[in-house]
Amino acid sequence: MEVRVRYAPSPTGLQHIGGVRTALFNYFFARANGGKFILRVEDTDRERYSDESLQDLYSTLDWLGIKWDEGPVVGGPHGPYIQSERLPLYQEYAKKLVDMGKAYYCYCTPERLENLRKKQEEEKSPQVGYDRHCRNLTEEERAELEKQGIKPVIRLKVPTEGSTTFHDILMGDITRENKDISPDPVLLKSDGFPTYHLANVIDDHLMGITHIMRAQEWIPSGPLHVLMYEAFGWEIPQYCHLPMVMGKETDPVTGEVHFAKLSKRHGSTSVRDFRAKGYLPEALLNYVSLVGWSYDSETEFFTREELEKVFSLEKINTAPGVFDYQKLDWFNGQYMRRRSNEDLAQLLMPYLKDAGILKDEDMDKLLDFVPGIKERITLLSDIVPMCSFVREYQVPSVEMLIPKKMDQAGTLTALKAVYEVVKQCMESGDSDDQMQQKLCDLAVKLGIKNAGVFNPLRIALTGLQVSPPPFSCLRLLGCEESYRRIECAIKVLEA
RNA sequence: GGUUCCAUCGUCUAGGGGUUAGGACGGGAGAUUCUCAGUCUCUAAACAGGGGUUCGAUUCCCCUUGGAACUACCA
Repeated sequence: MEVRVRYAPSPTGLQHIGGVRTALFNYFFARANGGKFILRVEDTDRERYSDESLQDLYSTLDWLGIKWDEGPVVGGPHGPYIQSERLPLYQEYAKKLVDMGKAYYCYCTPERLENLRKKQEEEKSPQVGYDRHCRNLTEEERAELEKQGIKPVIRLKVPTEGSTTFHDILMGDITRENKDISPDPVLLKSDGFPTYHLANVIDDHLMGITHIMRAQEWIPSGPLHVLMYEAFGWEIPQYCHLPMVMGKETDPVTGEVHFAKLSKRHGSTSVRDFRAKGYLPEALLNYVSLVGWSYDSETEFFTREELEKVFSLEKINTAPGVFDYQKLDWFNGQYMRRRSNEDLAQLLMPYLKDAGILKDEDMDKLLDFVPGIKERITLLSDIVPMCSFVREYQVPSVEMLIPKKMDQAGTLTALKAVYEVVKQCMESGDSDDQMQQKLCDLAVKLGIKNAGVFNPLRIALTGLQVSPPPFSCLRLLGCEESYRRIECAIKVLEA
């Protein structure tokens, strides 16, 4: 049978690491098994819905290079794939359940439910949740309530005895006493929209989903969903609950370490944030895939294409995993260095433009600059502080310009000589290597260390103690500005 | 509180009845280079505890402990 899996987010916020990890695992599983990856939008919460979230979903998957076989935009044989466009379907099936005596209308007001909850809390009642008040309403009572114009919800009649078991590919059998299952949860809201529980079961069935891969936070509602499949008389799909992605936080006062479901508290969680900070899609995809999954003890670099071949359920971990920002950074640096200079320059330019450091026509300069800084940045955005010297030049002090074990007079002599060499090299169009050689020769001639020629030059050009290599700076600044700055520094040393 | 799930270095993990328990990030040390990075080398660091089963358990079983998730007319 063909594998059919789905990613079914709700557009109520930006796509975050946890969600994307679920999407990735589903997608890879489908690809690795020659199956179909379906995208379904679960927009049944109209209070929290936002169009921005929906657009973010599309742009995030697009950025990561994840294409869905069926879903919004691309369509498919089981559409529509947006739940708000399937309302009649849910209503029909919910009624069917009522007709079968497996669900019932409930007329309880939100206020009554709220009071019930409060009471249960106060009494520390072991039984929490709905009290099944409307479960056994007579026809007359129902008619009376209808007449009052109360819009009812439909609740599932959860058995009060026995237990329900479902099988999880990773976890094995999971059993829950029916009395412990959420007491008669709402299936159809009073606004006619389904809740997650109803919509998800109906759609997964209708769309022929074979494997449900979702985060472990859904385990508690597994038996509930099974009850619904059974009520409808439908085949139960395979379940595979994915380990949660956690965040780590250290209490600033006590120093205690806490773990919890990854959230904004822990740092950036939305893919959009990572993207804006200058993470590369291949780095994020690679790292995220490794939280809760591994291939073997050695391999850690995977392209999307490789994961599409090599991904397997058996290698998924059962324990939750902590999202390690540092390791992501490391991956990003690695992938940064794997990109071509041209690619990188293209990716870097928007940051520099935003910062008002370069313009589009400076692309050649940037291209000259990239090789020198490629291994110095871990995020694309790192380029901005690294280039700020172009715009802001603080004339360096005498102390800054003088390298260790040298004096002012010696430095002055060196810098003057360096200036001559640099000028000559730039004018004759020497390569960095040639310039390097000539300056090293100069150092020998002057009887000083390499640092004695390179450091004053670099600091003269940037006004910074820490900066990119001098040749890169020279090229980024251009001859005119470079000469001006070197002359500035020479004046400082002459004073 | 109730229910369910989980448990190998600080973190991500490999392994699995007999191993010097392997790798990666991060940490520490050193080398290299014009600063900073980067790169290379070396290094410290783990089977939560207690019972079984077994000739032998980190590995299988049970308990304890610890952690997490769920407990909405949210998903």
